[in-house]
Amino acid sequence: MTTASFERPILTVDVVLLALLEQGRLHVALSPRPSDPFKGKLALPGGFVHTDKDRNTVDSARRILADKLGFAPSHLEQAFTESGPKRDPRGWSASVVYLALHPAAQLAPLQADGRVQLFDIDSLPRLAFDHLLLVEQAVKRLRAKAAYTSIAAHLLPREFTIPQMQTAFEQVTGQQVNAANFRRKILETGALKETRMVPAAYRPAQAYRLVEPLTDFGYNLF
Amino acid sequence: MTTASFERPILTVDVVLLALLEQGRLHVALSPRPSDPFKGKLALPGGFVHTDKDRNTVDSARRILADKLGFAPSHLEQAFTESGPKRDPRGWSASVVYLALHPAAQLAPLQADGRVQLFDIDSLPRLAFDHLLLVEQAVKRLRAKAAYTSIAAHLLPREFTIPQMQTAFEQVTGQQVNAANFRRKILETGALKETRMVPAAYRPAQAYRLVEPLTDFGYNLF
DNA sequence: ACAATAGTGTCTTTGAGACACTATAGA
DNA sequence: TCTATAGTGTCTCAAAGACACTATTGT
Repeated sequence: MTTASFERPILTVDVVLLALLEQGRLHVALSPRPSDPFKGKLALPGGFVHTDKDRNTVDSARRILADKLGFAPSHLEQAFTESGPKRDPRGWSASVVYLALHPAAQLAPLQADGRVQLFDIDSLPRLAFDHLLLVEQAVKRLRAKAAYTSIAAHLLPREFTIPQMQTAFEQVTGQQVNAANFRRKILETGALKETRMVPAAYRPAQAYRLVEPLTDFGYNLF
Repeated sequence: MTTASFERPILTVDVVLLALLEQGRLHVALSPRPSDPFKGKLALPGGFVHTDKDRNTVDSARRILADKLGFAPSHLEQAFTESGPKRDPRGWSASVVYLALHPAAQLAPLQADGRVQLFDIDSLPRLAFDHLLLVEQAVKRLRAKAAYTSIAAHLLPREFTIPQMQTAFEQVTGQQVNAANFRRKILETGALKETRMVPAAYRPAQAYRLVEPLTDFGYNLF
């Protein structure tokens, strides 16, 4: 290997933080960039990996969310790494993209005090860098995974009813499923643990919480 | 954001190149490192991203395989990115790991002239860096994907028979499947295109090739 | 009492898997 | 003609989906 005439690339982490707003549509968290490049343009929460503190890139993602938004998402997973010479005007860069999910309710305060803005993923404004592409790819991954795992439950409060979960599932995947069959399959997986009864619109409903890690359904739900 | 007292991390690409040897076991391509760190130790083909030539990290992966092994794999996909301060003694590093698959036959010459050594993934020697972990994770991903896509076909020659494909599938997943049902399901997907008849052990068999991109089965094959 | 949602029981239909069978070669 | 492998046809059974029904609340 010849010694090189190339610079070290930039390494960043970007987080595609998604929430399901009341109207039931997926929204992504964006904030205007505080500085150049793309000063003032909307962008994903992201930043450089801090080699002095971060033990790895998930750590970076958590630190960035804590610093910029002041909270820890209920689900965070690595999605993919995007790279190239042109995606950041500062130079050749690679960005490790994380997919984060969180209940919408807890995002409202952040939105109120202007730390983030939530945008419907189907009508995004122009974004800084290649962040539009990053959002699209992350959403695609969520939709795929929602079809055969309990991942969509992370968009709900920690306690939720089965009809709520079904709604979240349907809104993420865009597919309708039969309520009786959804209930049967999801309970069979053992992904849920009963908690308490909660008042619902009419008849009260049994609430559940996720029983730790992502469980997959028998296979696909449709 | 305070201006930072941290260095840019190292960015590398490592390739987990897998092949199915005649005996039917998965093997990974390794070579002794030509220089420090870990000089002489076995490692995955990998190297720095060259910001002067690579248009992205897949490009880096292809360049590395071309330079070090002199060939282009029949399948190459990004798997995940591993990172941390200790995995490379030169400093905080991130490695984008690619999964590559290739027919074993074409690897034999490289093995003959010493460019690579192929090791059974179930009895690996000590490896440089965290490469053992990288291999394990990449193999796990292959096994998962083999269950519901045609990915395992990339371990076969470009033209192959259905019984051959079944064998590859079974060796990768470790699951036995019924020949008649395997044939039916794989043909239903439209993943295969007939080519010509080839002599087999006794009755000659119809050969097929993959009809480009990864197709997924109805769902899981078992 | 009625409307609205939660939750159950059951029938039908589909598809996965088992398996017996036919087809075509080499020995 | 026998054996080994390629490839087909069909039956069974379990699971997915459809759907009618009961249960429990608010209004």
